[in-house]
Amino acid sequence: MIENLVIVESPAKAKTIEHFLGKEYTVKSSFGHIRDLEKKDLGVDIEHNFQPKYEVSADKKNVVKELKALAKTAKTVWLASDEDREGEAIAWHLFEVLQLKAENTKRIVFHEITKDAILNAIAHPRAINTDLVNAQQARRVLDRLVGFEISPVLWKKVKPSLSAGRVQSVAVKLIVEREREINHFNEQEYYKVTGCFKTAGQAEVKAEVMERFPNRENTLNFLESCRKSVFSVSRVETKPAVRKPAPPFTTSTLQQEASRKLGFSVSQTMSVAQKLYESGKITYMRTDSVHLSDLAIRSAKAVICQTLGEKYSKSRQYATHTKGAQEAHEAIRPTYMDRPAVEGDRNEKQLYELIYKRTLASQMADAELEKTQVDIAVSENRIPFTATGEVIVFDGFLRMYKESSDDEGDDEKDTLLPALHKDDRLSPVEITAVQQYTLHPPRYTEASLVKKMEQLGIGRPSTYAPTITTIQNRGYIVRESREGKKRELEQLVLKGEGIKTQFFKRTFGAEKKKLFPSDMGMVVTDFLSAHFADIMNYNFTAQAEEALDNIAEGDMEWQKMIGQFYTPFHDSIEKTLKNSERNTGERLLGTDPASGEPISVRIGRFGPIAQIGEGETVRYASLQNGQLMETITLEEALELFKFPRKLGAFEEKEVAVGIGRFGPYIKHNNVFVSLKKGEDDPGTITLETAVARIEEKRENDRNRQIKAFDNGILILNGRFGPYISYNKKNCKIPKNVKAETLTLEEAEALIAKEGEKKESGKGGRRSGSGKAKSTAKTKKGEG
DNA sequence: CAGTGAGCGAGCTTCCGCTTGACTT
Repeated sequence: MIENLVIVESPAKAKTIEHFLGKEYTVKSSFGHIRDLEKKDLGVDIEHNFQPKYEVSADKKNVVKELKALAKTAKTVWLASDEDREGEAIAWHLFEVLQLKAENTKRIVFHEITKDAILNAIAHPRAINTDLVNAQQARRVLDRLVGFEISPVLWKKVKPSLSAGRVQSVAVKLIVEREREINHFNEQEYYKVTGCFKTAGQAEVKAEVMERFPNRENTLNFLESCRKSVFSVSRVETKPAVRKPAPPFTTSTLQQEASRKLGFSVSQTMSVAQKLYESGKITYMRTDSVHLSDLAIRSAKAVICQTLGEKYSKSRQYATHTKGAQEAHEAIRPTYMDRPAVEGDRNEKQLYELIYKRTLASQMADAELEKTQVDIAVSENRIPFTATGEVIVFDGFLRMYKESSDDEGDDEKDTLLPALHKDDRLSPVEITAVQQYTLHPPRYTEASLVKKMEQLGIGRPSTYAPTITTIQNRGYIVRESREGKKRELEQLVLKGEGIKTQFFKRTFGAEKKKLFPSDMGMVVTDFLSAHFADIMNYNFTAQAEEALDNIAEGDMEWQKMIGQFYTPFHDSIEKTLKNSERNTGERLLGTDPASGEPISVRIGRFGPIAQIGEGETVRYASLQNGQLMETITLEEALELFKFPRKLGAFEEKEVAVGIGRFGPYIKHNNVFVSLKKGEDDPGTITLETAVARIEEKRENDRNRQIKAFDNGILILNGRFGPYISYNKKNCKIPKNVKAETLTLEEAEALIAKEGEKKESGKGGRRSGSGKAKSTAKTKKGEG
C-alpha cells in the first residue's frame, strides 16, 4: 500500500524528484511513451473516422505491469509527464492503460526540477487536457499515414525497404538541393588586393581593398596606379560596439557547438550528454527552450560575482523564438553552477565544460569593443584601401566563452591599429593581389543540417540525431570526407618599383565529414517531389503545426483535420501507383564511339551502374564512389569500362588493375592490393609498379603476423589489438592473455568459445525483430 | 571489402516522438 504514486517520463528525473518529495511519495518512470499505433499494418481505421489502434509497445510490457500494480494500491496517482503535446498524450495513455480513476488521478506539470517548482506543481493539479491529447493523436496519425502509405509506393516503384516520411524525406531533399546548387554554381574569378604600409613612426598597418577586381588586367591597372601614387589617411572613424552573449544551450545549439568546437557527431553529443544527465551533472538534454530557472540565474550570478567581480555579472532571461518549440524543459545547463569541472571520461569533461561556460557566459555582461576603420586614399586612383582594427575595451562574457561560426577561418581577431590621423602619409611596403575564386555554398554537416531543420520546424530535439542516422542507413545520404583539388593561383606583388608575378598552390573543395546525397537519395527525392509535392514542401510541417495548434485550442476536431489531409493525399497515392513507371533514374549519356551503341546510367540491383548496349552485347560497369549519375559525363563513363585492365603475369598468375568501391586496386592470385593514393594512376600503372605494390603488401602482412601455427591458425596484429585468424574467421584475444605466448591449445579453445557465442547470437537474431537486422546493417556499413 | 545486374515469387520492409539500455567491434 502506497500513499502517492508519481509517474514521470525519465528514470533519472524520478530519482531526483523522489528526493524532493520524501517518503510519502513513490516516484516511477514510464520510460517515455508506453503505447503506440500497431507496429504492423496501418494502425489507423480509415473507415471509422481514423480511429487509432493502439497497443502497448513490446519493450514497455514490464513497465506497464509494474505501474499498474502500484497504481492499484496508491491513494493518489500523479501524472507528471512533460507539459507538451507528447507529454500530455503520455499522461492520457497511462490513464487508459493503467485503468486509473478520475477521482484519485491528478495531472501535474513543472518546467524545472527544483524543489519549489515541484511542490508548487503538487499544490496545483489539473485534469488531463483532452484537446492537447487530440493534437498529439492527429500528429501521430498524420505521420503514420504519410510514412506507411508512401513507403510501399517506393518499394514498388523504386526499390524495396526504402522509406519516406514527413521529416526524413525533407531532410534528404535539403541535401539533394544543396548538392545541385553546388553543381550549378558558376564560379567567378577575381583578385583581392591587400597592402602593407608604414607610418612615419615605422608602425605597420595592414589594409585591404574592399572592392574585388574582376580580372587580371583590371588588377594590374590598379597596381600600376599604386606604383605612381602616394598614400594618405583620408578618414578615421572610431565607433564603440557591444557584443552580447549567446543564449544557453538547447539540443540543437549544443549539437552545433559540440560539432564545431569538439568535433563530435550529433549522436555522439547526445550519448555523452545522456551520461552527464544520468549522473546528475546537467539538466535534461532534449530541449528546445533557452529558459533558465530563477535558481540557476541566481547561482550563476553568485559564481560570477565571486570569481570575476560584480561588473562581469548581468542576469538575463532568454526567450525562445524557435518555430514549433514546446518548451517543456529548461535550457541545457549544469545542475550546480558552482562546479566548473566534473569527473568522467574525456568526452564528458569536454562537453560539460562547454555547457558550463556557455551557461555562465549567458549570465555575463556584454563585451565592449572599439572598432576603428581607416580609409587610405591612393592619389592616382579613386579606390581606397581600408584598414580595420578592433580593440576589446571590456571583455565581459568573452572572458568565459565565444561562440564559433560555421564559416571556417572567418574568426575575427583583436587587431590593433597604430594611432592614425587624417592626412597622415603612409609609405607602401608591399601590395599584393591574389587570384581567387568565389566559393559555392557549403555542404551540410550533421550539425548544420540540424540547424536548418530546426529553422524549418522539422523534427524535434529527440529526433534530430536518429533522423540523420536513418537517412544514412537507408542509403539516401553519406557522410564523407573528400580530398580537394590543388589549383595553381597567381599572385601579383608590387614591391618597390616592380610588379612581380608569382604562382602558388592552394587546395579547393576539400570537404571534411560533410553530407552528400547518393544517387538513390536524388532519385527518391525527385520521385517524391513529382508525386507528393505537398509533403515535400518545406512549409508542410509548419502548416500542419498551425492546424495542430487549432486542435489543441479546441477550435477544431482532430479527425476533421486528418480527413481534409487524407482525401487528396490518398488520391495521389492511388494515382502514383497506377500511372507512374518504375523509376531507376535512367539517364542517356550518348553513344559509345567504339561500338556506336547507346551508353546510359541507372540504379541497378547493387547500386548505380553504367551500361553500354542492350541484349547479347550488353556491358556493365559500377559507378565509382563520389560519382553521381546526374553529373557523370560520357567520357568518365567510358573510362569505367577500361577496367579491369590486364597488366601481364607475375609468378605465373595474372595481374589486373580495377576500380572498386574503395578505389583503384590490383588483383593478383585473388589478393587485392590498393594503389597508392596520389602516386599511382590506374590508367597508366605498369606491371613493374604493380608488382612492387604486391611485394609491399606481403611485407606489411608479414609484420602484422605475431605467430603462425602449422594448421593455419594465425595470431595477427589488428586495428583493435592482437587477434586469432582461422578459416577467414576472426576471434578476439582476451586482455589478460598475452598474444606472444599463446599456445595452439589455448588458441583452439578461444576459437571454440567464439564459435559457441556466434551460434547462440545467430539464433537470437533470427527470431529477433527487424530492428536487430537494421543494427547489423549499420555495423556493416561502418566497418 | 573489390568479377555481379536473368526471372520467379514468398515474405518482409516503412513513419515520428517519448524514453533507456542491450548489443558488437
